[in-house]
Amino acid sequence: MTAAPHSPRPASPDPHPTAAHPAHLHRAVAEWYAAHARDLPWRAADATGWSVLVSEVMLQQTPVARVEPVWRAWLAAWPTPADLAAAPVADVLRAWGRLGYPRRALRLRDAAAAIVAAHDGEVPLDLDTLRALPGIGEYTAAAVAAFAYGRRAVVLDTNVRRVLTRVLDGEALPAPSLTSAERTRAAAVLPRDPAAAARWSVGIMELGALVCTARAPSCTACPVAGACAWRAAGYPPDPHAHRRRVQAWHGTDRQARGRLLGAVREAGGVVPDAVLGLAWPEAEQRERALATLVADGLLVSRDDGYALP
DNA sequence: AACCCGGGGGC
DNA sequence: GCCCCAGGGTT
Repeated sequence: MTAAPHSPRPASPDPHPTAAHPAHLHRAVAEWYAAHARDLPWRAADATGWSVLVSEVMLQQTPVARVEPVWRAWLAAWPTPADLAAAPVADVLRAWGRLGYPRRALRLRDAAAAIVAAHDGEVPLDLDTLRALPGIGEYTAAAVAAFAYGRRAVVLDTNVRRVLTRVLDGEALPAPSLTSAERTRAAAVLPRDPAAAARWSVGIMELGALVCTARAPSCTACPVAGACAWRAAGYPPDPHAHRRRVQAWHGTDRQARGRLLGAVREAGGVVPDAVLGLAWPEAEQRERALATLVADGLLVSRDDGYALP
């Protein structure tokens, strides 16, 4: 359940109602973004398709603050896809560090190899070609096409979904999974001009990240508060709350995998079984986790222990 | 559609 | 303690 923002101001009759016309929203978000956007390195003028692609993969389910230092080190070590494609997996996993979901690091390296093998070492511009790369789904393909290359693409991440749901649907949060109706609507409100579309997408994402946040939105700082259906309706609670399931963590295979991989990552060379037994004492779950880590290509089994590939 | 996959920080 | 975070792949 999302808490209503402080000092809600339910629908008082507005003498100058600001309809949620796309053109108004586009202008308001663009002006807000120009004044308030964070100065993130992958938005710099010298950003490349590769630097943007790396940022987008790292940002999948990982907050900006944790990505930024790893992104800097990563681009310094592997400034082109060819550099990453040639890197040892062990180096790649260590550089990924504690960003989480380490299979992303393997897929990024595989994507780099595909870019070298099939695209002459250049990150593709085309949405479908991007989408075919390992670890690049609908969101990431659109983000790279739009943010790196200025192409018109429907960028629909958790921030965009939340802002559009609030402003246009009047609901607190979007449905647990992305619907086709949402995608159609997001396409309908996307500016026609490619550059304007990219500005809109990055602007509404930033608005969701900084102002229209999931927990405690700052509606007094929002450039489209006057056009927001959720605000106008008095901030009704999340209609999907009963369907949201929190993923368990303590004692799960995911925690076991993370701890075991972490133990090997932070060590050098082969980590003996006895040491891994200390990292995760429950034997059956430990062995299962190690087996899946090997199957995923994140670990290799050695005589009496495990190592990074 | 449902499930699996990390880790940290804000509240 | 709970929830959220620029999602993607597999079944």
